[in-house]
Amino acid sequence: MTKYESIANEMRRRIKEGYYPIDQPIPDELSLAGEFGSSRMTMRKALDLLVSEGLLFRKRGHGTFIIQLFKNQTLNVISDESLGLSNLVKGKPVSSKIIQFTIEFPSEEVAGHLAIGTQEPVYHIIRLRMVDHEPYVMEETFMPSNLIPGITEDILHASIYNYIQQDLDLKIGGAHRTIMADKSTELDQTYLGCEKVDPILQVVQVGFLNNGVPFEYSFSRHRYDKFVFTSVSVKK
Amino acid sequence: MTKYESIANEMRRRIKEGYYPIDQPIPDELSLAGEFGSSRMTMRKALDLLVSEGLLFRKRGHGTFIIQLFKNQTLNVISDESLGLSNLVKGKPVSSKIIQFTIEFPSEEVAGHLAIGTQEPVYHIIRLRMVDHEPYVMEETFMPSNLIPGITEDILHASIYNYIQQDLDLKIGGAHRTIMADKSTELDQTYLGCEKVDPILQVVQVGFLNNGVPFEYSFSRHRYDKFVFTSVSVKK
DNA sequence: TAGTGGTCTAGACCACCGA
DNA sequence: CGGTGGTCTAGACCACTAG
Repeated sequence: MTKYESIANEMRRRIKEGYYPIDQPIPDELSLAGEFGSSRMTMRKALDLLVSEGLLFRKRGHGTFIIQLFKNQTLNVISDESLGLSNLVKGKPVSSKIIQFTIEFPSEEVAGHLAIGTQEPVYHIIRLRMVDHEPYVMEETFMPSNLIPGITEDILHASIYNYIQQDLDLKIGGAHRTIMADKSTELDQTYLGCEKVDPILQVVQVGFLNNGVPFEYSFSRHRYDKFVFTSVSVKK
Repeated sequence: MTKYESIANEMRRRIKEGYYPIDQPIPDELSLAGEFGSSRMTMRKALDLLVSEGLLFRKRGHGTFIIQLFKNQTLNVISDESLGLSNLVKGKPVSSKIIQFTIEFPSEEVAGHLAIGTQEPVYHIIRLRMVDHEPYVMEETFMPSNLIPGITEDILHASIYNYIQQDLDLKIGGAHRTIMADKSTELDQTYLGCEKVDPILQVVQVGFLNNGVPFEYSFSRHRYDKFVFTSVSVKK
């Protein structure tokens, strides 16, 4: 735990508990730095975190203010920071039904997104992910088998992400995502149990490792009545 | 233009032009700082920008690497940084058909998201946004009329965002967004010209000003075949 | 061990804002 | 004008990784 993280935690707690009046600026950066025994730069770094979380906003020449939040979610939220279904629905049991698990040569399109050649084999995995034994997501994944060796059905029943991080000891760097709406296909209707007219929330994702190498090109098709995607953007 | 911004611009240019080998780390921060005549902290701030854009990634104890990007978009992209349709489809003519424009007292739900009381009047606006004279988005917007006074039909035909920023001289701070898929309603079918089975990509947005005050609660319903939403997330 | 990024300091000057 | 956040400096030490 770094100093700026622990300062940020304390400030987050204070803000959520109403320690600071909501209609006034919080104390200025130099005063806060003094209170926390840090330099101003470190204090700023802590506040930067809260700004990027959408909790605070700054106004040059005026001060730093609390943003009044909104929150009333009953749906599952795919935030722009979460990776992997297991982290998404903490506490609930996640299981998977394997619909397809093959190794094949990738198409031009798949190879392109994974930055490999079409001669380099990839896993082609289709899984139905279930939460609380209820179907939630249909997931089609392509992964280079040279990069992520040793995938088995056991792993697919659990979590690929845990395998990559814990067993292979690789580190995940992040992801590029595209979110779109789509019509449901027969596959969706069969496995997700949705009606013909039900739309699908699809997330196309290219995940890359710590070293910038793409390791995953995937299509996640979510029931439209069970998932939303959220995003906070703050202007500079 | 700050120093770190101009450094970031130069580095972005170099990376995109292949100035640095893609399979090696770029020069270390101290060397780059020397080359650009800046302190290491400033150099880091420039690189931070590129990391947050998904262009670079860092590996402690090893170096800073280039991420191989993917991009082949033919659709309109709602990025997690853009605000307002006008900025989204630059160059193309944007027009609006006004379907409803009233002032009313907000429901509990609307008042809650705008952080006002139910006695404080709001505009209730429904517009069909057109790009190149083709229907693209149905937009329902609630805005406190005390906060954003003087809205007229002329403004609605153009851009509310420009009015807020240029005429009222207010500054937009950012937005919280929720992206979801939905079935199309009769209204969608009538105005967007989509079929009954066509899904909708809906973006629910609470926009807030510079001072953290929410000014807009809106529902944008996009044709599923014309829009996607993108997001880049990078782990720390 | 040598080299990298991650954090932190104690200042400084500037840009913007309200009174 | 005084006070705020925005940027910038020239160092320092620590944590991690490779050879």
